[in-house]
Amino acid sequence: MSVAGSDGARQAGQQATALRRTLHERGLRMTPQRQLVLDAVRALGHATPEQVCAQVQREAPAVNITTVYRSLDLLERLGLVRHTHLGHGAPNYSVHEHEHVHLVCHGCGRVTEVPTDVMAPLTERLAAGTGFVLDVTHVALSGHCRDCRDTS
Amino acid sequence: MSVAGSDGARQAGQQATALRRTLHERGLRMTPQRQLVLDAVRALGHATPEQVCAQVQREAPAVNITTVYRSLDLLERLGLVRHTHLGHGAPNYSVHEHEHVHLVCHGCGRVTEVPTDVMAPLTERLAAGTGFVLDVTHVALSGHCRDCRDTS
DNA sequence: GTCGTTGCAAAACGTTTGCACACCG
DNA sequence: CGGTGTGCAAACGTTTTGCAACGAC
Repeated sequence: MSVAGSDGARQAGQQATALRRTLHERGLRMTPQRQLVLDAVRALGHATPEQVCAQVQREAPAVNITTVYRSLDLLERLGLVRHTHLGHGAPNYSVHEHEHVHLVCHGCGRVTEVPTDVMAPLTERLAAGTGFVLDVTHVALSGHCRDCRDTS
Repeated sequence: MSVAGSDGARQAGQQATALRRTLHERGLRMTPQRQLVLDAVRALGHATPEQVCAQVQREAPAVNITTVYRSLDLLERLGLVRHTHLGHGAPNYSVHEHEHVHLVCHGCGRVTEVPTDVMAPLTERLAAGTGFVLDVTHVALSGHCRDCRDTS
């Protein structure tokens, strides 16, 4: 089961030992599937489990979607990826590094990303008012984007 | 949150003609099922489609869940109810009148409501920065409530 | 009588589970 | 080798769809 194609090969290679170590620290095993799932999430930016699966299968067609679900779950517990609910349907996985807030447009369905610091005033206000510590990236905000706000 | 019982009956009666008129304006038909679904949402405050269905079936056991889904959809297009995604599983329907923002705690799963005006600074910032008009009530915010934030 | 609406059954969808086999360490 | 991880198939809960019968107007 070859792990990489052309482009992501080097990056994946660099990170491979990191993943292995993280797994071993917890008594878990390194497998090609886990690496492929992590690489796929990294390559896609955001993606549903199904999209991740498709990406993984470009390299290794035998990998089952069940394994993708299990790997995403595991990688999330390890803190390497996280998922966001964009409103309906399937959740959306992304690597943990680039934190951002998702804005989903109800008109055109497009997803925009904005830096998390736009949430700062809200976060502070909630913490002060109710003691609620906001997890800014977990759920998307919805509304209408500039292009759709007039036509609806 | 007490809207139920004999009180709800009178309120429902008052609104019955309103619903009928709203439907007729669009060439749609008034049916007992639609009234029951609207009444159920009103009585429950927030509820999943399944909970709405159960409530409706207390009055009319023959009503099918398919009809509940279709009615909720319709009532939403009419602007009478709206739904919110609390993060995972099923969406959550409520009557359109009481607007509030949902805070879902990842620790204990509890849902808190806060007034929509806590979102004002964010709304303004997004509108100014990206032209995105936020629909404040559609998606819940998640994080950890006062009781859970220390223990996680 | 028309045509929107309903109920039913079945499909679709996203996700999870049970189990035998594979393979990491 | 031992036990974790995988693939497969089948179950799962929720939502949608096709279609014939029903009933609002």
